[in-house]
Amino acid sequence: MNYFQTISNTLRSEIESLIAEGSLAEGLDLSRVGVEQTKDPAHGDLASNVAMVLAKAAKTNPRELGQLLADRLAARQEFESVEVAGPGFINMRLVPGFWTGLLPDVLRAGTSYGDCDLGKGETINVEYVSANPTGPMHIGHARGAVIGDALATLLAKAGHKVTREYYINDAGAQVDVLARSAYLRYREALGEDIGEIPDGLYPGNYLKKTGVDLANRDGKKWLDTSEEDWLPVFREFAIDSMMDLIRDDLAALGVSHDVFSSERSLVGSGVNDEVVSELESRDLVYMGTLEPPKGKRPDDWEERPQLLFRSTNFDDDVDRPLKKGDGDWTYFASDIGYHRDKFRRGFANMIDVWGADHKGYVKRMQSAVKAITEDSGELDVRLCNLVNLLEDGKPAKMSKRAGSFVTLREVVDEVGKEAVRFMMLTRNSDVSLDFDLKKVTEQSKDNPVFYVQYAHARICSVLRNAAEEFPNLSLDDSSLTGADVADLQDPGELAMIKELASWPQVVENAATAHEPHRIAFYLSDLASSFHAFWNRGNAEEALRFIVPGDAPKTLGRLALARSVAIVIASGLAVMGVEPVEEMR
RNA sequence: GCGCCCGUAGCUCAGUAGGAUAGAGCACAGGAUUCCUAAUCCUGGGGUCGCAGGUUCGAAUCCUGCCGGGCGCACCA
Repeated sequence: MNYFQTISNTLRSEIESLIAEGSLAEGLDLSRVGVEQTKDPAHGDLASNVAMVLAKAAKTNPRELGQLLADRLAARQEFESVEVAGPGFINMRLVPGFWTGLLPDVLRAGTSYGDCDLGKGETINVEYVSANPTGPMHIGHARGAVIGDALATLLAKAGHKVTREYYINDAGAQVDVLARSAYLRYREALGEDIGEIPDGLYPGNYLKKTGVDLANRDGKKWLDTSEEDWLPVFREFAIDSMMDLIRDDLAALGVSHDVFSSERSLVGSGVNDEVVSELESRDLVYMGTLEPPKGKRPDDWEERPQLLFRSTNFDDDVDRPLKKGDGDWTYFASDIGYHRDKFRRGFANMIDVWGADHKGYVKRMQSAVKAITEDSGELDVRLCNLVNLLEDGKPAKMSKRAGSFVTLREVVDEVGKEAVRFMMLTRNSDVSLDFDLKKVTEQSKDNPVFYVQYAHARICSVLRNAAEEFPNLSLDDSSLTGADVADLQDPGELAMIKELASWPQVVENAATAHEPHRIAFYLSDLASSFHAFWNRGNAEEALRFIVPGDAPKTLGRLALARSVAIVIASGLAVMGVEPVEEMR
C-alpha cells in the first residue's frame, strides 16, 4: 500500500538480478538508496539516487549504471518511461493508471490507510502530562498532553503496541504544601475566617471544594489535632481530589491514559532502595562531594558528601545526587526507580514528554536508563516549549480564578477542544508557540484548524449534493471503489492523488522522528491541493466534482474526493480531532 | 565557565537516515464569484539558508571553528 516502498522494492530487485547476472559486484550497500517524489514535473513522477550512491562501489560511473538500471525498469509495465538525468538521477514516469489505481485501495482501507508495521508490534511506553497534583491544568500542560496523546496514537498507527502513562509526582514537599493549603480551606469550610492565604501555600479557589468535602466527611475531627496527625490524611485526600480535577481537565481535552503511576507508592514499595543497591553492586554509586556549579554559585551552597550516581559513565557531564541533605531520596532517584519499573513492565522503548524547563534533566535520565537497562532500553525525551497565549495579537489577560496562569479549562471552554488540539500540533514541540484565542476561532484560511476542516466539510457537502443530483446512484465508499478513475488525469487531480500516495510515508517518518506535528503540516498541504482544484471548477465547469448528466465522471471525482476526506479524517484522528461534516 | 536547543523571505515558520532551480502562510500589489460553501482560489515581487572552512559527484541538512539569541547548571519538582 506504500507506493514508494513498492517502487523501491522493484528497484532493489532489479539491482539484485543485475548482481545475480554478474553485471554488478556483490556486497553493495543499499542502505542509502532512496526513491522520492520529484518536485519538478519535468523530472517525472519519482526519482532515485541509486546510481549515484552505488557507482563508486560498483566501479562504474553514475550515468552508465543509471542507464543500465533505467533500461531494466523501462521494460516493466508500471513505467511509462525511465530516464537518466543530471548527475545520474533515474527519473521514472509511471503509467497513468498507476496513480489512479491508488483510489480504490484508499476507499477500501478507510481511515486505516496509512497504517504500517514499522513498530512490528513492539511495546512502547509514552509518558505525558504528569502534572503535579497540586491544582488544575494550565495551558502549558495542555501542549504536553496533546503532543503525548497524538504521538501515542501515531505510534499505534505505525504498528507499535502503545501504553499511555501518567506519572503522579505525589511524593515531594509540594504535596505537603498542598495538604496544608487544604487544611486551611477545611477550617474555612467549618466557619473560620482564614483571611489571606499565607505565602508559600496554594491560594487557588479550587481548593475550597476540597476543604468543604473534607469538612463534610470528617466534621470537626481535625480542628484541634497536631499537624503530624492530620497531614497524611489531608495529603491523601487532597491528592485524590486534585487528580480528579486533572482527570476532568484531561477528559475535556479528550486525552486519556492507560496507566497512572504514583511516585509515592513506588517509593513506598522500596524500588528506590532496590535500584540503588543494584547499582551499588555494579559500583555505580558512591559517597562523594560535588563541585559547586560554575558561573552562578548559589548563596546557600555548602560542600557536603552525598550519595552519587556515576552518570558520567554514561555520557552525563557530572555525577548526580541520589539523596538530599535531609536524607530523603532526590527526585532523580525516584525517577530512576520509576523508569526501571517501566522497563521491568516490558518497556524497552520509552518516551517521556516533558516541559522544556526540564531540559537540563534529559541527559542524566538517559544515562540512568542506560545503566538500569544495561543498554538494552531506550529513552527519548520530547521537550515542550512555552505556549504564549494571545488575544488578537496581544498577551491574553490573566485568569481571574487561578491567579497567575490561564487554566486549560477556560481555554477549552472558549475555543473548543478541537482547536486546542490542532493548534498545539502546528509547531515542532521544542519551539515556543503562539496561541491566539481570537485566531483559532476565526473562519479564515489564517486558521489551519478551519482550513483543514473546511476541506473535509466541502467534500461532505459535495456528497450530499451529488446524492440529490443522482438519486439513483449509490455513493457509499464501497460503491465508489468500482468507479472509473482512470481519466482523473488533470494536473490538479494527479497532485491530490500523489499527495494521498505519500500519506503512509508521512506517517512512517513522523512516527520514526516522534514528531506528530508533521501530520498537521501534511493535512494543511492536502487541504490546499483540494481547495485549489475546487476553485478551478469556478472557471471550468468540466472540472467540478459533480458533472450533471455524466454519472461515470462524477463517480470518478467522488472517489477522489472521498479518498481525500478519508485521509484528512485519518490524519485528524492521529491528532485527536473530530472531522466535521459542515461548517457553522 | 560547561551543556543542550535555535539562527531559512519584511514577519511566523516547514524542510535532517545529503539530492536537481530552498518551500508555505501572513503582510504587500493585482486579479477571479450568474458556479457543488469566494469561509476559497490564482498571479507577482521578495533569499549570501548567521559567518568561515571541511567531507563529496552533490550540503539548509553531516564535521570543525567563530558570531548572535534562548534555556539549564548541588539540595527543590
